[in-house]
Amino acid sequence: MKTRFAPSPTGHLHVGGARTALFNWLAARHAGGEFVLRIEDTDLQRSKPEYTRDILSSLSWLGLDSDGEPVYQTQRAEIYSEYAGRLLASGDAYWCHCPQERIDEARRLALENKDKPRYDGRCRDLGLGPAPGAVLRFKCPPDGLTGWNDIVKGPVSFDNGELDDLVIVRSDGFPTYNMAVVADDVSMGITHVLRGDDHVNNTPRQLLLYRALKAPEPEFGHLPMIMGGDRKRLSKRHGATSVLAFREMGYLPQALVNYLARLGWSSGDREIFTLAEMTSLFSLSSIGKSAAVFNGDKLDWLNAHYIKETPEEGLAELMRPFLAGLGLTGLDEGKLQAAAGTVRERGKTLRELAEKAAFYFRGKVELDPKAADKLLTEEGRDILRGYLPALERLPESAEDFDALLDSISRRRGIKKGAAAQPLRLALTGSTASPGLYEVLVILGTETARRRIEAALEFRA
RNA sequence: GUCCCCAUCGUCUAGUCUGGUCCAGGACGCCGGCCUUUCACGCCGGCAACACCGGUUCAAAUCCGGUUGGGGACGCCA
Repeated sequence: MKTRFAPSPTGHLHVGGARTALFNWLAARHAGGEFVLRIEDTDLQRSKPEYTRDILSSLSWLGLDSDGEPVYQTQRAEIYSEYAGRLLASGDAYWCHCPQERIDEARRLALENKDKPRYDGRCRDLGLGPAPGAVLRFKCPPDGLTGWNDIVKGPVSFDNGELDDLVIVRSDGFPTYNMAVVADDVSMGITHVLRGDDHVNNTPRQLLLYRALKAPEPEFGHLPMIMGGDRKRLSKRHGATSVLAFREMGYLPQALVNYLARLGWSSGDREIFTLAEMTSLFSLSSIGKSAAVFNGDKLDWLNAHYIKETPEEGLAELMRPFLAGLGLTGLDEGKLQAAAGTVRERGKTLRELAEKAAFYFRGKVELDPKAADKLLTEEGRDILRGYLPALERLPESAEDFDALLDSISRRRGIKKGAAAQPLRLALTGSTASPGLYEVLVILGTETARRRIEAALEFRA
């Protein structure tokens, strides 16, 4: 088995493309076959090298390694002219001299009459030769059926009468998409073509090219689209869709890959898979055929899951860039790891974790004004003051600290929570934080004292 | 408009091929509870779906037909 992912570098790699890549990768790796990358950069106007770099780094971030160097279509001109030449020689293609304006006008008219726009075949039997501005068209059979057994959809077929004589070589000499894809897939020995649903209607045209070329046909599988909450095709309108944007938001590649895999594929009731587990469980026959809505909540849940599984050391390193984004750099490794351990179960993204851990590293904490208003009353300040002598030394253990809270709350006839909150606010600036004992250990007595004093001096 | 495809909880899905074990299972989210120094985590419980109509059959989420709804495609873009 040999599969390929063939993006065109006209934009960032988005989640739909990433899923296509993933399924191709899984199919190949499961079967012990090959997975190759082909950059379809024949659209000279819109293709940009920066997008190629974006695609490459997205795939490597996701862990989808390809075999061999990526192939670039712009470097394969000879191959395309060879295949086009074969079609011309066999009488399956012909030169068309129709002016662009006439074609455009015909399309406009057809659409106006609510017809399917199709080339009328004017040059088909004229036996024209090449000329400046001429294009090469494929001679589509006027009748009959072209069909295939789709890996995900089952039998699909089109009436050849629906197809027209498509352009295979443009007037600038470059092949069009359908020509290039077929020439590449044939010459690269691709056995399974897994691509988006939006290519279904290209398939009969490509099949006809394979047949005219007398080339072995690959298996085709068309993956259902990924849609936004409004059930429209996923696009920028739905917020972030590029793979790298998810990285910047603090998602782990394992989470995104796991989520994408479950969009259209399943293995019983199982939800959590590593790439390796998916690889062994993967099967083309268990790909679903209905479109799926991209739902960030489930991705968040998976991300939280993988964050919880990441050991402190690793998590600390992953959090660093996000902390740096908050202006916190050069952080002590031990302290960062300890901090990471305390926020690990309190956020869904690395970014959230960084935000929740930031208080450990700031010179002074900014008190949440609402909470300060509520907690730094006369009684609150009194409670806070009481911690000063008690915390000259670090409590021996979490139990020790708990005993301290117990005694304060009992003495004052308040709940433990009420005894803890003023301290929490002073130490962390917020009413929600990791356990106070952990916080104290990481901050140390000196910092704790300073923060308590700062809170005591706080004036709204 | 024409052609192609799709249709199970709000969402992702199992079950559909090989009808009965499904008054439909899991997960996310949501709601309630427990745990608890806060927030989380965790645990327990709950709400929630076979688009509709007809047919075949002793029996249909599962098979057939139609309707409706949704998506995609209709370029010298890929």
